[in-house]
Amino acid sequence: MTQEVSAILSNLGRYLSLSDQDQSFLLGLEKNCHSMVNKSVLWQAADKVEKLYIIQSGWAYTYRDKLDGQRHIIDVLLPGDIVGLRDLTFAKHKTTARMLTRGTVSVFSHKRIVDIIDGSSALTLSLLAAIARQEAMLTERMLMAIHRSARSRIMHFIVETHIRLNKLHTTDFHQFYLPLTQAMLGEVLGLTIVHVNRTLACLERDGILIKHRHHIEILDERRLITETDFDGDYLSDEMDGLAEYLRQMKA
Amino acid sequence: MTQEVSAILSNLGRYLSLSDQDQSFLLGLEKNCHSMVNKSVLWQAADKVEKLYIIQSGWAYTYRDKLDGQRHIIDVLLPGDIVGLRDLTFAKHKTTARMLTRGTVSVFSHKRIVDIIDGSSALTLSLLAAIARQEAMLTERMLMAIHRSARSRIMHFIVETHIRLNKLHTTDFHQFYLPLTQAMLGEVLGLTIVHVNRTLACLERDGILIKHRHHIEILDERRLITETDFDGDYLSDEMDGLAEYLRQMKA
DNA sequence: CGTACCTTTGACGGCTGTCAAAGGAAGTGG
DNA sequence: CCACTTCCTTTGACAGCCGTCAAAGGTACG
Repeated sequence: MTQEVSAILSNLGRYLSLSDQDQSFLLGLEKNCHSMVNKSVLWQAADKVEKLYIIQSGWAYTYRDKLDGQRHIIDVLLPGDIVGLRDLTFAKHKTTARMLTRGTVSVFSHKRIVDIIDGSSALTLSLLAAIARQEAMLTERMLMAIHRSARSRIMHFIVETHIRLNKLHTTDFHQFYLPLTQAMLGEVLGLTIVHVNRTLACLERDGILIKHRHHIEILDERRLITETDFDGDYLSDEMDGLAEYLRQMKA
Repeated sequence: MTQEVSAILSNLGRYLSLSDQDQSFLLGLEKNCHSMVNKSVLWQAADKVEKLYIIQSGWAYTYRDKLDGQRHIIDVLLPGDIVGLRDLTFAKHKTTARMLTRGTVSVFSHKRIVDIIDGSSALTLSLLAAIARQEAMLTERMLMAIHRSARSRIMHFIVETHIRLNKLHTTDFHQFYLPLTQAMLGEVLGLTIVHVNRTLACLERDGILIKHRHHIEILDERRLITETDFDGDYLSDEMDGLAEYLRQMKA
């Protein structure tokens, strides 16, 4: 198993077991690897859709600029994630994508996706699963934005992010890396800096968590989970029916 | 061209030109066709994911129940739409799906999607495009929910829905069918009935639009478009790069 | 003709945004 | 190594959009 060393394999390998051929195809996508400084742009709004990126290390994000000068962060992307799937089937990007930290990313042409579709049902299905997980996070975020308070939303995002990090490598729950500023947290969740700050101060006073500059410290795990009423099904890697059917079909 | 008579063909045929074989496969999915009364359930939350539905006529919607008894409508689905794509790669449904009007739907096993993936690159790519359009609507709705007023959100939803209807059959802009109650509008947009009502009353006073029980009457098209600052790119059917590449590859 | 659903209206309160300003932390260049 | 700039965090006052609660008037369907 090369799962430990290949970012994309440990992502797409979560949903199905992949053949050696599939695995080497994925490894091929990781050849063209660049190291990026913080804030470097992967693409800009209105650019033609041409490239996809696999994050090897570091964090990235995609955002939209609003008319009034605000921006809204749509995706927060971690190592193993494919950046650009959202816009894949559109002619032009609607978002801009940037690194959120320094890191390394692999670049490949979006046409390779057609090769995947043409070449491997298992990979295609995995890709669908990855897209669906990303969509599910967005759905959840929308529901949170509409029905829950700033406090709930912040807690939810922190738990969700922790769970995602934990899938990459076991992460200490009580202390984990989170490179977003308060302003960015606001841009993800649709809150003003001022209100994010007030809410974080309140969470700290209540002994639930502390946001330090580059990491989160969880003080009361239980209250965090119960008060958010967190249900992580939408992050699940399972895909019973379809995976099974594909296996039978190939046998 | 059978585009006029097959709901699914006129949907998935938008993004790519499909071979005769692809077209007949899609027609095969529409054989098992049922007529449904208003409010009938297609699936419920926690059900195993097993079936997909193509709406032949009528409207449907998917929703989630919140703890406090509220519900949130996630997708509003029109003829030609495939109901269930959101949950396709998950083991269990998180949403419930119901008819919003009476209508007819075709039912097929979610496994047919694997057959599509295995059998036709063009269909698979079309499917990806359809999923991306649905995701784009959701993204837009999230941005609206976070940054825009109730007034903006309502206007945006009405314009978006009109554009979708217009892709099915030319629809008079000044008067079109919209079977959602004010309560449901609220459940889609994350607003209370009371506030939806107040806002609609205001839009009527301002001479912009009138929501009648089952249809919308547009009074001032220009103000509706400009005030919403509507940018419909996210509904675009174009998919230049990939479609072209697939064509070349097959040639 | 009655019942259930949908729409409408009013009063009140709170969460969150806006405006404004200052204090820390970090990185840069001389 | 220090001065300077830039970015990030923190705090206060105030306002408004929208939710909550409550009740009544319309409309459709059996």
